[in-house]
Amino acid sequence: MRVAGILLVEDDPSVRTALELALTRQGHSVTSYATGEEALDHIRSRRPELAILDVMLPGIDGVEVCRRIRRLDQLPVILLTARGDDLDVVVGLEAGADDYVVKPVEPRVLDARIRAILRRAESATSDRITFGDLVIDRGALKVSLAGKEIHLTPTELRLLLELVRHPGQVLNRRYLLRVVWDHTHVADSRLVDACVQRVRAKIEPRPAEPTFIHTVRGFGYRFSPP
Amino acid sequence: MRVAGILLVEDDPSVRTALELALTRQGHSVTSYATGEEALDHIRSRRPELAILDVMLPGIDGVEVCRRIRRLDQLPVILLTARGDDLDVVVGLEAGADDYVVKPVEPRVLDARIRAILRRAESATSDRITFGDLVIDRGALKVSLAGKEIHLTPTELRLLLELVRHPGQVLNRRYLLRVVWDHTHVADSRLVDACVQRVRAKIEPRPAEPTFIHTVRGFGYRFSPP
DNA sequence: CTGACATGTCACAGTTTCATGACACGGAAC
DNA sequence: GTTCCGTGTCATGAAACTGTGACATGTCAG
Repeated sequence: MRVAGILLVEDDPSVRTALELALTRQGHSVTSYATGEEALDHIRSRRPELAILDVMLPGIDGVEVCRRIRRLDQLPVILLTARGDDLDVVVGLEAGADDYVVKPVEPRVLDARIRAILRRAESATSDRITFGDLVIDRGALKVSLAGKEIHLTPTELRLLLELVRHPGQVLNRRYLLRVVWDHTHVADSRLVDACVQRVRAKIEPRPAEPTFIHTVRGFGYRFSPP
Repeated sequence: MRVAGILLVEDDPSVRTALELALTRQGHSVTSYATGEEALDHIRSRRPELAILDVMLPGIDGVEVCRRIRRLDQLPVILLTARGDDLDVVVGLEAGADDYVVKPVEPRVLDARIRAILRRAESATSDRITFGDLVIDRGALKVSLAGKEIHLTPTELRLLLELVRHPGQVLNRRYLLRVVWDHTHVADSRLVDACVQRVRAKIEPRPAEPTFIHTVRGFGYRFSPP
């Protein structure tokens, strides 16, 4: 299941808690704030994947937050409001929001709308695979673990991608040498082992008990998600 | 104002006519059909920009039409229905629809939702994009940083546009050589690097720590906003 | 338990890759 | 012709990457 970093802005604590709980239950990772100012700060540093903004906020209102977000980038935005006035909807959407949802909203419906928007926002660019905490973006050539980006060197990345291309299958050293390295290497070196170890050191929480890259003694290595 | 080729599918002639008129008034170019079968034929040949599907249709219903569209391509879809059941909404969105609108709908609201979806669906092809301080106008072929126009040479501009066309994606040198230059160049030249440096010198506040064009060692370059 | 063998670990130097700035060349503008 | 601009190439140095081998540790069979 996809896990999205969702930014929630809602000033009413009880609604905020309820929504946060509901979204978390649906598998999203949520960070919430009570004001637009805090949210705008958050966006720069934390790069959420989608923002849900209540329209009625103290200080900067949701529509204005949306406008300011749009001035910065393409972050998908859902406006949330108690008022379902036609004019409000039009104004909200013209401010750059992707959707406009009227409270109270059934969690399943909100979730479905979130997914529809993320699907659209990401279909253009992303080519990701997720294994638990591990996210591998083959288009951006980025790997992250529990939301934290991890730097892999070119060879490490090629090795990981090759393993991931055959989840659950054991790949032997000779094969890996041929595919990941150029076939000009001797077969009996510790090269593959060393590289696997380097990848493990970066993506395994406990490298001694690997959860992703497993050693199959006598044969090679196998990638299989936890 | 944008003019979209909209495909409308609605079996009730009076509703169909009314919607067609309303959308046309908003500046859209509309083609309408009474059944899903006709619509699916239309899509293959006429390549509309967005489809609005009534859910209750004779023959194949709107949700199924939506599923079949999704199997073909990314065409944005709005489902339109008299029933606003939560379950219907979830099912509709999970079928791949981008939005789910309950009739009767105010034309201005429908128009705003259409525009919101087109904006998202076409943000990759729209004329003007903003990434923080950087504004790229693909129509006018102008680039500006913090409001100040920046002069890029033709090659530099083609390179930047190519990178921006795939935000977040790593593009390798061979690809860039083929697309930005004509493929008649040797693969191992530092030409791409040099051009990237030149673009960076113009659009990056601190070229040593780029915020837009990132080097991905061993692979190529990636454009991603700060 | 012990030996044989497979795999993990580590440090480091040679190599590769890239940023940077200088420069040469050709064409367009004047 | 001269000047200016755009573009491709190159040298240089810095930084990052990676293969290697020695050694440690783990695992299995007898």
